[in-house]
This record gives sequence, structure tokens and C-alpha cells, in this order.
Amino acid sequence: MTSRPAYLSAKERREVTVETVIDLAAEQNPADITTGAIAKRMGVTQGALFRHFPTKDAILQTVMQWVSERLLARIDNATSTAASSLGALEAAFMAHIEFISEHPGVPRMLFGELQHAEQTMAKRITQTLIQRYGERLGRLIAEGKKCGELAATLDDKAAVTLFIGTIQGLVMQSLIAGDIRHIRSSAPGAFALYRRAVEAAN
Amino acid sequence: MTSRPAYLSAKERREVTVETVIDLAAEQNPADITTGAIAKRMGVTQGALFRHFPTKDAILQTVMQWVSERLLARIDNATSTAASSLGALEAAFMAHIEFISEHPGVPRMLFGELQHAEQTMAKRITQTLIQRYGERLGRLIAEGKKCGELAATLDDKAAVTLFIGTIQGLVMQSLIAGDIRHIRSSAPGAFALYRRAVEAAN
DNA sequence: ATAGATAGTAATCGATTACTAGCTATCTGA
DNA sequence: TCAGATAGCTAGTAATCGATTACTATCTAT
Repeated sequence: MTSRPAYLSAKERREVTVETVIDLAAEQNPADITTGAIAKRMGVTQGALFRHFPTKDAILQTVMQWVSERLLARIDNATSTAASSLGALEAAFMAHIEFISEHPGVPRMLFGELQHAEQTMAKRITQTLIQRYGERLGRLIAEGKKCGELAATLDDKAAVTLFIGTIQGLVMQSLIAGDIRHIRSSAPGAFALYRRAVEAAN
Repeated sequence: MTSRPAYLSAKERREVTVETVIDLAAEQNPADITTGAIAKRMGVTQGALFRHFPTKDAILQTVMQWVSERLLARIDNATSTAASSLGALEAAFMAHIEFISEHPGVPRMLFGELQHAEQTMAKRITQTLIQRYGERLGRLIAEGKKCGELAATLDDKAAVTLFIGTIQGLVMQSLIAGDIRHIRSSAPGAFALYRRAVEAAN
């Protein structure tokens, strides 16, 4: 029986903090997540957080960085094994849905960060994430048009926006239903519609 | 030169309060709108608000009620004059975009309310709004399928979700760009894609 | 004109927030 | 083993928030 150490290293504590914030975001409004709530969930006093992060925004920065790396890695991994452009888009779509299913707080934090008026670092990281995400999608779409799989007349930017919007619609629906699990079962039908919107006529 | 009265009636003050909140939501995170900020914008002290509203949530309730009535009225008006189901969907889409252009804070407040974990009255009103909105769309879609204008195999619920998602995607794009004005010019292209997704093959 | 009703002010309250200082407990490496 | 480094705790701070109270200014109906 290995007893876990009473103290965590700085690195471990930071990792646990990130996971805790993401867990909390799945249960409550990200804007209402206090440093006290994070600490309580970790079984630590509130002041202890500030041994490892200078400010609360630094915590959120780290969280969004974590999200950014993981999500983009999943997308890259999913699209790399696809045979066609449309297949890659579908794989990316499903990978994103899978990621959200595992971390339901992520889309809430994402949108929450974008809402801020001030340019916080956390917001900047979030904007960069979506920008990179959009670039990857744009590449897939351009590729699909070139090889005739997608409609030649397709508006690339609109196709990217619709891709993100399709996911966002599913997220919103699950927010209203109050049950994130439905997002997995609704995802194939949602992508089928997206496919119709972008694919070439046959 | 008509000088406006020093005091407003209770009714007028409530109306001004609603408009002020919607204005503020266009500029900052709805979650960060304080009673002090609302009062300051109105040129009144913070305590004065509580002459006309028992709590802050009562203010937000009134705001969401205002949004609900106005938005649904616009949708109903837009769809009533349309010749076809697809035309009605397009009219509803454009009416919604127009509403958002006039009140950029509205989609932010909507999403913000849905984020809350607790079942506040303001959240309940927001859920009802989206439910009614969805019902109207569902009726248009079912009608379009019956008359052969939309694909017979179309998944009704997915079509409703995608409609809302398409708008949500435009909102998100404008949040990132930091400029709500682009939503108007991007809207036609976005709806063109939606149309491709739902219309019957020809 | 004036009395009652109502709209707004000034000041303050208690609760909550992010953050900090000073101390203690635990870990780690020579 | 033991000393320096580090993780965590206790107990605060100042600032901010929604809400209340006691009072004043303005409006309105007779």
C-alpha cells in the first residue's frame, strides 16, 4: 500500500491544479470558480495556490495552455490517419467531440475567456488556440476542394466558421439539456449535415 | 427646449435599466456587470436601482424577458411574410442576425445565463426562450420536408441545432475578431451553407 | 397650495474576493 | 543526519460586491 506523499512537488501541484479547474468548470460557471473553490477541491488551503501561481489569471493561463496543447494534438493525430479530406474533417470533428465529452468544462471556459473585455493573457492564449484550429481546418478544406471532394464554389472561411458553429450548437444544446452525454449521440447527425453543406454534388 | 424630468417613473426607470444592461453587455463580460456599473451608466446612485428591483437577478430576469419578447416577435414577423419554408428559414436567420447587430450584448448574455449552475429565474427564462425558438424552427423544417423543399431524410432536431449553431459560429467569430459588424457581411455566406445542408437535392 | 406618495441620495453593512506575511511541516541531497 | 529548500497553514489584508437604512428631493392629485 503506497501512501501518497503529504506534499506535492511544484510541478505536480500545478498539474493537479489545472485538472481541478477543468473539473470544476464542468460543474459550474467558469466565471464563478474562485481560488478558494479550487483549493478546497484539492484538499489544500486557499493561500497554498499562490505558492505555485503568482495570480489567478496565471492559473487560467496554464489551464488554457493545457487545453490548447491537448486539443490541437488530438486534432492533428486524428486527421493524420485519415484517407480523404472529408474523412479528416470527420475525424477532427469526432476527436473534438470526444475531447469535450471527457472535459465538459472546456468549451465553457473557452467561451468564457473570449467574453472578457480586457486582453488578459488567458484570453490571448484562447484566441491563438482558435486561430490555429481554424488554420488546420482551412488547410483541410482547401485540400478537399482541390481534389474535388468538396464543392469548388465553397466559401472556405464560411466552412470553417460552420464547422466550429456545428460543435458550438451541440454544446449549447447540451447546456440547455443539462446533460453533456447527449453530445456524443447527437454528433454523427450533426456532422452528416455539415458534410451535406460542404461536399461536392455527385 | 424640453428639459427631461429630474426623476423618472418606476416604469420608465425599469425600461432604461434594461436598455442599459444590454448596452453594457455589448462592451464587457455580462458576468462582470455590477449594479454599480449599471447605475453609473444611468447617472444614478447604485442604491437607487433597488427602488425598482428587489435583487440583481430580478434585473437580469427583466432583461431576458425583454430579449425573449423582442427576438421571438422579430422571428415571427420575419417568417410570416415568407413564401416558402426555406425562405422563412432565411428570413428568420437574417432577422436574428439583424437583432444581434443592433444588440451585440444579447448573445453574450444568453450564453452567460445558460452557463450558471444554479437554476436562477433569469436562466429559466433564457431556457424557455431557446425552447420556443427551437419549436418555431422545428415547425418550419417539418413544413419544408412535407412540401419537398427540404430533404425528406433530414434529421429535424439536428437541423434545428445546426441553425442555432450556425449563428453561434458567427457570434464566436465576431467575438474573436472583436468586431461585431462583420457578422452582417458573413451572414449570407453562412446561411448559404446551411441551405445546402438541409435543402432537397435537385 | 399642499399633503401624501414616490424617486433618488448618502452612507454603511456583511459577505466574498484575490492576494500576502510569517510561521510550520515536510522533503531532499550531501 | 541534518541543514537548506520548499510546500503548506494560519491569519490576516484591502477592495469590491449586492443589499439596506434613514433621509431628502421631486412629483402628483385633490
